[in-house]
Amino acid sequence: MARKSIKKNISLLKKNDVKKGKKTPKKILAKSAKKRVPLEPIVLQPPRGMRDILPNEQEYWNRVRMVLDKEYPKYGFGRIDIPIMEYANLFVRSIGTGTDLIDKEIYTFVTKGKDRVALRPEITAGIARSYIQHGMNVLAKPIKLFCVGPVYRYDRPQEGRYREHWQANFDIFGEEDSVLDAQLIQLAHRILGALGIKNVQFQINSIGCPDCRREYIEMLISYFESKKKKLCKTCKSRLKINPLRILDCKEDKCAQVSANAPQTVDHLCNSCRDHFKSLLEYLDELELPYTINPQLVRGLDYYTRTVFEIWSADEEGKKKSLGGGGRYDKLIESLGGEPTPAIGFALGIDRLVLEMKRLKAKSYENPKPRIFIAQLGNLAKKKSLKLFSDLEKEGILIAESFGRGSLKSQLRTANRLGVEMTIIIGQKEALDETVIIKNMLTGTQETIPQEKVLNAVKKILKSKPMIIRKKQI
RNA sequence: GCGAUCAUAGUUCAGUGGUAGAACAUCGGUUUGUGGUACCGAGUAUCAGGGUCCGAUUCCCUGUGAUCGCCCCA
Repeated sequence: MARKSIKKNISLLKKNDVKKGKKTPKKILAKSAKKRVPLEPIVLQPPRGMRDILPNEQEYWNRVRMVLDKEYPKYGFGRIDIPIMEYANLFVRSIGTGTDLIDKEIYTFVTKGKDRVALRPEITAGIARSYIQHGMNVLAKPIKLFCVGPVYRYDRPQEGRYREHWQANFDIFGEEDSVLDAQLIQLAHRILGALGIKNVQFQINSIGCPDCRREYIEMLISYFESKKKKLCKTCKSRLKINPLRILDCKEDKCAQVSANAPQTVDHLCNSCRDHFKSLLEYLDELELPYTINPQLVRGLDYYTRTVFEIWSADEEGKKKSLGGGGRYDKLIESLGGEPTPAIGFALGIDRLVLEMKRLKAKSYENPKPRIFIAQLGNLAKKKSLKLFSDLEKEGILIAESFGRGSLKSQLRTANRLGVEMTIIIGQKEALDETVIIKNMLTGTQETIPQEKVLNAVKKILKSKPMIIRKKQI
């Protein structure tokens, strides 16, 4: 019955929503109590663009989590967790209007208490808020914060693009020196390397500080104004809202115009140029490959100076962004904190997993049990339950299928799990205080007293694991 | 936000204007308490709504969802 009614329910619910408007739970309850109107059907599917990450996929997610947990302390990061919701203003002010993230993709709503809140479309804004709120500026600098969690963007779902996706986010506060930029990029390299994700490209650019950027943008506007006719529709509007983003446009005609546009790197002020130059020197010193991409701007307003993106190319040469970041030296100040230079980057975990699968990279599998307990009869079941917990206390992983009655089906399960030994306790054994130990490889079995079970199990576990998939009697 | 393709069982796919099929998976059985193979059996599906029609899972429209491209990004 399951599937049919699920799908029916989805459309029923949607139909009801559209035709009758949404009902509050109170009203529904009151109404159904009086008239016994059936409750609204439950939609057994998450909202669009959201998904479950099922156990089989967790092998990859575990691997990512393990690598992250291993790497972030090495570089001196402290873990921080922040809410997935903030006041909407925080994002609007930090990311900036005119960006796609704010104009099109943010989930905002008003709570019962009339607060205008938003699901975070990225993590850094919340981290910056937390930094100011908790006065972290008094801590020894630099302050390095690591955060993992879901972010939300109301975007059109596609492969590797979800409305809820996970990011691993690294931020460093309180140092202006580009050596930090280099170190952060090195960290990104290390993480990708540890995950077995090779052939990634680091695209780097510097968009300067607000001072040199202001001059640059003026120059850019006058350049694009002169070529306005050749630009696409969106870019014409970008010219007024966010001219930097024209450089990013993938439309052929815009790209052609952009190719001859003044480049940020050529119009940096002295200190910004030095900053960028020394970053490149550090990267060379670390032997980290990179590509300077003068077209690279980024979708968030708060960036200054260094910006970078991490791309991977698949078989067809299609480029996918695995992560990105940059410096945001003015953000803390603009949010009301004391002037604090900062830099950060984020990796998209969903995309890392996708990439690992594509490259057949190593995943992390949970340990597999090598011993199975089979039981027959009520008394034996009780004894087995006890034996299971006794062995578990010794740190021994045991498989079982206590809910089943027949020995045959239990052994079939044991066989399928590929265990090396099955402990069988039947009515007779339970009374005699013995167990049968069956070697699943040879099929031979012997009866031993219960108190010797632990030793027998340990002996098996000391030997090398054997892969047993089929009956081999 | 725009465009294209698609929607049948848990999964992968057949098929038909009149009774819906396979494979794999799941569960059970093939004589007492023993795995594999083989054999037998069981359960589960036409995304939703409307239209045409005697009759629609099939044809048409709308909605929803998925995939892909644009856009954007992680």
